[in-house]
Amino acid sequence: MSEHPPFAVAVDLAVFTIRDGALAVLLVERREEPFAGSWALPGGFVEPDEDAEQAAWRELREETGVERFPGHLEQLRTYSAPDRDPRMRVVSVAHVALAPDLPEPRAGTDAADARWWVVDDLLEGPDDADGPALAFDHRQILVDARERVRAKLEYTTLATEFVAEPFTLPELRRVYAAVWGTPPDLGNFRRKVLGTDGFVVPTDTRGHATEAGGRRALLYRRGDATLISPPMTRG
Amino acid sequence: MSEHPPFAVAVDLAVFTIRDGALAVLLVERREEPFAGSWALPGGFVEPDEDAEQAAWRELREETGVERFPGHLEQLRTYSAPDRDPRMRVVSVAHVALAPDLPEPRAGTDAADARWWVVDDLLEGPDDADGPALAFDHRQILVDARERVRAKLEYTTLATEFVAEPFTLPELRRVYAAVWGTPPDLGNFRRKVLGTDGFVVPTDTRGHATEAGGRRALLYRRGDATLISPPMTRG
DNA sequence: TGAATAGTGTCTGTCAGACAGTATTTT
DNA sequence: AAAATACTGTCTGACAGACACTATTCA
Repeated sequence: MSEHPPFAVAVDLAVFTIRDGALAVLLVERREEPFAGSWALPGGFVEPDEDAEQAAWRELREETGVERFPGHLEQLRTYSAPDRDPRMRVVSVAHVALAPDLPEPRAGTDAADARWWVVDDLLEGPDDADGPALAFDHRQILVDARERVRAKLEYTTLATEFVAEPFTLPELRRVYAAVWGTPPDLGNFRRKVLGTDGFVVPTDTRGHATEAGGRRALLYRRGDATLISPPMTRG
Repeated sequence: MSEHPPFAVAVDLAVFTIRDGALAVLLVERREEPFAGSWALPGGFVEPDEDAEQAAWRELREETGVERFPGHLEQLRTYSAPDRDPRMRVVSVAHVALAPDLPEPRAGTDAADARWWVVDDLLEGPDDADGPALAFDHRQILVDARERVRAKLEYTTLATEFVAEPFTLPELRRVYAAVWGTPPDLGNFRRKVLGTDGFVVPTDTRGHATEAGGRRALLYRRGDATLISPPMTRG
């Protein structure tokens, strides 16, 4: 009666960052079949002595080449369609990670290549115009992951994980602009961020000026708060 | 390099309903080791030809004895600590289900007994006063599941899944009272529900009176809306 | 009539949306 | 000075919190 057929358990990662004002995700080019030559989310199998989150952290370090990953990681959901991997039964616990601009990744052992892709190039456009089709069900995972990030920017302070400390409010606003596709109103954004206790804490120094001129923005660090209540509203 | 150690993959279910004005969850008493005699969330192993959600629906039917389950089911999260099951490596994809008052369950084949428990009796109290300790990591799953339901009542119309159609607004309000622990203000609740397009649709009939007297409430059915925006706020 | 339950109306404060205006910096 | 960027102030409408009041039903 109580059977338990064997499965492989994997983790997949949607690692997001902001590059040139756009939301970008890390993809690897697969070296092995199936989907050799296709682009996929980084990931790998869970080892016998670790849980899914530990496996995700390990893969994150391996795939980004960053030993002390500076961002945020959380479980997204589990994908378990019986035919999602043609080789065998693989259940994947997908995760979402956020980080400030990371170095250009190197290809790991399993990957022929690794690079950042602008998410809109992968998901938008008439026929996914500018981006490759993704391996497995990774397009769906990416869609779900982006929606999770969009939603969490509304009611958490997670946006600060996308910027390196110290940061300016215009930088933080550009995070919202990139993730939501449209920038929040300048004045209202400042009112909300500064009015939410513990969202950011001011320093007494100002940032560098750009080459084009303009006032130098005040620098901030992340505060203790994790929730925004009532939420910041999307568009 | 690319190893994939074998795991068992299970689903566990936190099935909630409202009983006597309190949030209740379905538990089964385990017949087999480990944790024989303990109470646990219903669940079972995923079969080779089904995904986790299908397995959850199947277990739901088997454990509640209800063929056409009238409620809502969604994935919660995956629990994968290496030692969460002493027998072997089991990864569990936990789900949350909601339903209007269901019949008293019968014990299934794997369960010595099955019954509804008031959630507060399991999770609150100085030392979980009135309820048994739960098997495996099911206490944590139950905590997470309750928080998911509490949160989703804020920004979705999910509360209507807890009542059988047709229903009255006072009934619906008692759902919020049970889940949140405190009833929303009467007038504000009505204003919000009736002001949210598609939350409920009125019928032209009124409900039965109670034995104690009182005005007979108008009956409603579920509407098409799934989101409440801006959200209903928790006390 | 009184108790119990259902339903309506209204005042007030908070906060988001919109947008106009001021300040600082580089070329 | 002009352009570019950072920052402040204010008007308005939507809406939640709080709570008083009215309506219907049964004993």
